[in-house]
Amino acid sequence: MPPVSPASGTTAGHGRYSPGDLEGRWQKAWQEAGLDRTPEPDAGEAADTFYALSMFPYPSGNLHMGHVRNYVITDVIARVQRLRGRRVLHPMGWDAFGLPAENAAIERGVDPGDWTDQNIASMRQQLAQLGLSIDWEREVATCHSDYYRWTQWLFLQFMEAGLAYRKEATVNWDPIDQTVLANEQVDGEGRSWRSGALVEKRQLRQWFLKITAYADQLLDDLPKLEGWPERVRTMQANWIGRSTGAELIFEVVNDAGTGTGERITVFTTRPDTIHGASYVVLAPDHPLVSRLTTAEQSMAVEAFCDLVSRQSEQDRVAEDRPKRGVPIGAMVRNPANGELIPLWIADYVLADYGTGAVMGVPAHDHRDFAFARQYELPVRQVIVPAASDEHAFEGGAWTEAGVLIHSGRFDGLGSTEAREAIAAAAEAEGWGRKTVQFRLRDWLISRQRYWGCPIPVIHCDSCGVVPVPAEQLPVELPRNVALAAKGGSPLAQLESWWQVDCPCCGQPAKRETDTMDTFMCSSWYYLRYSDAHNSRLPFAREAVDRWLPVNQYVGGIEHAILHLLYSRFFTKVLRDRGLLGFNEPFQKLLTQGMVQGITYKNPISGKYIAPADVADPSDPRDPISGEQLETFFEKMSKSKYNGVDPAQVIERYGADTARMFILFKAPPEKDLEWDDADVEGQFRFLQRIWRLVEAACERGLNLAAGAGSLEAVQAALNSGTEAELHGAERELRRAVHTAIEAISEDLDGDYQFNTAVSELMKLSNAMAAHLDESRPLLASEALRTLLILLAPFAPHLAEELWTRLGGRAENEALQSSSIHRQQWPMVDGTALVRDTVPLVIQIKGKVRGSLEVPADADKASLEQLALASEIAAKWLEGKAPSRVIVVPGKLVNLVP
RNA sequence: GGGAGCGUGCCGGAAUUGGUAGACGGACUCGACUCAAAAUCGAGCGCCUUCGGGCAUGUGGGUUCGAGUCCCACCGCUCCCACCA
Repeated sequence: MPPVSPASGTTAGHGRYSPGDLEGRWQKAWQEAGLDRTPEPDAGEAADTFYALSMFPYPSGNLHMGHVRNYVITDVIARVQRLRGRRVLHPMGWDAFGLPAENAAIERGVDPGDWTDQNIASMRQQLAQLGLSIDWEREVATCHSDYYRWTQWLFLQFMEAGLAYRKEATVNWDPIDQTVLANEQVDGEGRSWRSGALVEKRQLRQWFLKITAYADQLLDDLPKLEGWPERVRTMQANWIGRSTGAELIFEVVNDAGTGTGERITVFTTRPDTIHGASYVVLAPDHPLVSRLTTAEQSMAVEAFCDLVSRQSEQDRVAEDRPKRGVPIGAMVRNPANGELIPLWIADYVLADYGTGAVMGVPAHDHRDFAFARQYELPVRQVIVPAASDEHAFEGGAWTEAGVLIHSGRFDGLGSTEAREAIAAAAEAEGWGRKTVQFRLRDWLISRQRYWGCPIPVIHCDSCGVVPVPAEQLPVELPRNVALAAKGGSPLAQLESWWQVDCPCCGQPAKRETDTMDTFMCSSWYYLRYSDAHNSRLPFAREAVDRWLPVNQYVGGIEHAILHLLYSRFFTKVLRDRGLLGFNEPFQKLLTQGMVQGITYKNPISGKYIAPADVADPSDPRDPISGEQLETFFEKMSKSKYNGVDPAQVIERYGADTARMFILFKAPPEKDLEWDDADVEGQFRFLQRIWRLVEAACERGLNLAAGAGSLEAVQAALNSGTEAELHGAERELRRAVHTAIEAISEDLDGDYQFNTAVSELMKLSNAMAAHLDESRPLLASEALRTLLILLAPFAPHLAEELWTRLGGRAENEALQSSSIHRQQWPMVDGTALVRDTVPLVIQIKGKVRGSLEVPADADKASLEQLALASEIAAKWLEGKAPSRVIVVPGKLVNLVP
C-alpha cells in the first residue's frame, strides 16, 4: 500500500497544503532574516540563557533517521525555550576526524580533508531541510585547524598539569587497521570494534591522559547529576569501578622458612578472610614470576605462560572458563598467622588490575573455590554465620554478615568490623594498608593514523620531550599526503614533515607522529560553541561561563560511557586550570532511543528482503522462493534493507510531518518503530489543521494586532460588552487552556513530546467541533494558541498559517513578527473552571456509576449526594454504609 | 555472576503519581458522499454475558475503602558490566 501523494489529500480552496513549496520558502526567509542567530546578552545583563545541544555527528555524508530524531528533539526544546523568552544557544558541528574518512579516502584515492568537507557540505544541506533552528555561524569542524589548534592547546594544558604522560605499555594492536586501539575499542571477544580483526598485544610507547587522577571526582559527582538518566549514571559508576579494600604483604620465604626479602602485595576487598588464605596467585605476566620461579618448576611455568599468552583471547569468550594455574615452587608467609602457603600463577588473575596478585581464600570466594577444587588446595572456613544473629539471614538470602573463627586474636569479630580491624592491624604492624582500586584505566590517546589531530610535541635527543610552544600552534596536519593502503603511521613516513628544529636548543629533532584519539576532539566541542570564533583562546572564560553548563544535551545511549566520561574529565581539569567555572558540562541529558525499520527475513536462508520487494505486507513472502518471511522491527541498517531515507520522507510529506511523526510515535528515550501508515496519519493531522485555518480565513478571522491573545480576550470579556460564553464557547475555551496547561507540562522537566502532540490533536478536534459556533473573539484565541503551540513541532506550517491569518503583516520583519518570536501562551485558570463535575460513585471500591455534582460542593454534601443517589439505593439495598470515603473532585466510595 | 530497566487492546502508546484502565493515533468494521475508487465526514472497536452484570494491565500472594501504580516471590524480555580479587 504505497502512501498517496500529499497533493491528493487536500480540498480545493484558497490553496492546498503543499509542504514541498512552503517549507523551502520559509527556510530561506528565516535564514535571510537571521532568525536563528544566537542573541548575545547585553553587557551586565543577567541573562536568562538556555543551551540546547545535540551530539554532533560524524560527517559520513548521509543523514539517517537516528540523526533526524536527535536533532528534531533538540530543536523542539530550543524552540520552546525561545517562545518562553529565553536566549537560546543551539549550535551544530562536525566530529570530523577519524578512521572512516581515512579508509574511504584510501579506497577512493582522494584527500581525506576534501572528502570530509564535501560530506559536511552535503549533510549541512540535508539538515537545512528539517527546519532546524540552528545557529550556523557557530559551526565547528574538529578537522579544521582553527579548531584543532585549540585541541592541541588543551593537550598542552594537560601536559603542564602533569596529566599527560608517555609510557611503554602493552597495547592493543589492530593488525588490519595497523593501529593501536583503546581498551574500549576492543570488544568482549578481543576483536577490533572497527575492523573486527583479532587484536594482538604489542609493547609501544604511548601517550596517556591521567583520567584516574579524577576517578574519585568523576564517581562522587554522579549522584549530583539529577538530570541524567539513572541508567547512564550506573553505567559510568560501573565503568569507574571503585572498590575499597586493602593491600596485604606476603613475604617470600626459602626452604628453611626464613624471609628472602622478596614481597608479594595482594589486593583484596575482604581482608577479614586472610586467615583462610591457602595460597597466593600471581598473574602469569606479573613481573616477579620469573625471579621467584624455582628451577624444578621453571619448565612448567614457562609452558603455562606460553599457553596463556596464546590462548587468553579465545578463553575470554568461553562461557564457564576453567581456571588453570601452576605452582611456581616458591612459598610465602601469611602475615596474619605466619602460615607458609604456596605461590601459584593462574589465568584468572589479571596483571593490570589491583596489584596483579591475589590471596586465594577458597571458602569465601567462588573463583578461589573453583581453583582450589581443581588443584586440591585446602579450603578453610574462617567466617561462620553468627549463631544468635538472625540478621545474617535476611530476606531469604545469606548476607555477608558473620563471625570470624580460626582467626586468632580476631576470633568473634563480625565480618564488617574485622575488615577494619585487620586492615588497621596490618597498617600498624607494617604488613599492609587500606587502599582503593579502580577499574578505570588511564586514557590511551595515541593513534598511529593520519586523519587525526597531531600531538603537539617534539622529541629532541638532548632536551627530551618538548611541547610545541603555544604561539607556534597549530601543528598543521600536512595535506595531500600519499596514504599507503595499509602501513602503519603515514606521518612517520613523511620525513619533511617530522624533521624540525628543537624549540629549546635548535638542534635537529623529530615531531611526534602519533595523532590523537578523536574522543579528544569531541571532549570539548560544546565549550567552543560558546565562543566559536575566538582566535586567542579556545574560549573566553566569560563566554563559557555565561552559556554553560549545557542545559539540555541530547544524543544516543552509545555515548553513555566514553564520550560523556571524557567530557566530564575535561571539564574538571579545565576548571582546575581556571579556564572555566563549573564542575559538570551537561546539566540534563536525554538519551534518545534508536529508530527501527520494518525488517523482513527469510527464516530458512537467513537472508533479509527489502520491503519494496515484499508484495503483500500482511502476508510477506520471499519474492523468489515464496517462503513466508519473519517480520520484525530492528535498528535501521544497510545490510538489512530496512532503512528509511529522510530525504525521501521529506520529499513526500515534508519536514513538518516527519518531525511530528518522530515525536508522536514513541517517548523520546524509547525505540521508535518507523511505520509508513503512521506517517500517513500524521500528515492527515497537519492537513486537518490546514483546512481548519482555511475555513477560518474564509470566515474572515484575523490575528492581526494581537487578536486572540490572552490580554485581548480578557479585556473584551471583562469590558461587559461581550455576552456570556455559551456552551460551545466554553467547551472551546476550556480545550484551549487545557491544551496550554498539558503541553506546557509535557515540555517541562522530562520531555513527553508524544503526549504533547496528542494534546495538540485533542485541541484541533475540539476546534473542529466548536470553532464555527464560537464568536470571532474566542475563535481567534483558539487559532492563535493552536498555532503557537504547534510552532515548535511543525515550524513551517505554523509560520505559514500564522501569516495567512494575519498574525504578521506581509511587510513586517520576521525578526519581530515571526510566529517563532511570539510568547508561549499562558493558562487562564478561569477557562478551566466548571460548574459541575462528574463524581464517581464506588461501592466497596468498585465503580458503579457517576453523578454530575456542583464543582464547589464540600465533602459533606458530596457524601449526601452520593447516599441519596439511585446508585447507592440500588447497591446498598437500604442499609447504611459502614464507611464512606470522599475524595473531593474525584469520587465517593461507599463501603457496606 | 553483578547492576539497570521493562511487561497494559490487533499495533504504537496514555493514565493527574494510590482514585472511572485503554487518552491520542494507526489498523480494522459499518455508514454517508461518489458511476466507482481515493480523499473527506459520521459511527463502532479489550474479553465474556442469561444484558442484571462478570472478568481484565506477565503469574501468584500481600497491604488498602480502593492497586497498572506500593510490598514479596516467580516467569519472560532488553541493555550495561563481567575471572575486577
